[in-house]
Amino acid sequence: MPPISTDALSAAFAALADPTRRAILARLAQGETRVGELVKPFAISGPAISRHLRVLESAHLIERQVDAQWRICRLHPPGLRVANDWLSDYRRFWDDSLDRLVEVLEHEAGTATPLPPGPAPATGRRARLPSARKGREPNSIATRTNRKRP
Amino acid sequence: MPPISTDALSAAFAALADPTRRAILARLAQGETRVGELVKPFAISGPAISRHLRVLESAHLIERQVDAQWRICRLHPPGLRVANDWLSDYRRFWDDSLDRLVEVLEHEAGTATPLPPGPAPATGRRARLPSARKGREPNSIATRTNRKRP
DNA sequence: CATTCATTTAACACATTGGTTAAATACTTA
DNA sequence: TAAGTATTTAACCAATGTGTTAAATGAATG
Repeated sequence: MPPISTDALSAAFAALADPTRRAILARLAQGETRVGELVKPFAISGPAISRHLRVLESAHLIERQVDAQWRICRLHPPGLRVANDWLSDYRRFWDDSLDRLVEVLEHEAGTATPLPPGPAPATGRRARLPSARKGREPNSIATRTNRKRP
Repeated sequence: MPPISTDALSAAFAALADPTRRAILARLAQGETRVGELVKPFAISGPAISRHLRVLESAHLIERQVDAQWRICRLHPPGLRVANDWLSDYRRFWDDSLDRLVEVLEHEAGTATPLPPGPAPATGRRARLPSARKGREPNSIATRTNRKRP
């Protein structure tokens, strides 16, 4: 049976999985352009780029504006954000600097320095999951043998 | 001609594009387990999961440790990080809180409060790209017509 | 109004993916 | 050593993805 779900997240990641499409996004990060400009840097045909753009658009990563015979393409940030937000949930597995940053903010909260407006930073200690790395960083897999079944 | 490049980033995003694989990663975020445990929640066969795991492993998103007849699977944070880091480059397009955060740190840098160890926050003003959103949030595309060619 | 430019759609080829079931492999236990 | 458990590999199939070239569409220009 084929997979039924093509949710937003799957579409976004699938769109990002192609280097040509990532290059297109990188180009659009410098500013919006017409399709013709997006074709130039690549060795592939116009129709191929057109389809990449359709994939990016239906993944909500870009949007297209019709301007006479041109289609102006630009980034659509919310689409990129959903992918980023999903990955952010895993940040605690590799990044400790956030903890340090929050320490700064917590220290600030205790002084007279006012915080800028916006969402208040969380104050509670973030939980370290049981299996989260504790000073171990294995790149190769050790083979454990001769263990009895529990 | 088929695409030649299967760089790390493409492999990571392609692996993340499947909801089953994301569910596996979510499960592993709670702690490492054997393959058998990963099969249970899904309606698909063991071999299917085995292949998903192979995809995740060759994308460097998980690692497997041989333990007798079991394969212990766990997250491989650096792999997730490369995907996150790529997306982070686009954060400025949707997120303003980073700017506010850096303002706090910059303010701190001017006082006696010492910063915690780690990568120093950038001090320069971040550039706002020409096309970056200025209070506009269109979900539909307006049609611009009857414009002369420049 | 015919031509040209920008882009998309159509039709095709071929590789990859994701599922299946059956068989192979590897290890533990009786 | 035989039997059982855990997992992977093999062979197959349907669906999807990515490229191509040729044709269609839509708008501006001469």
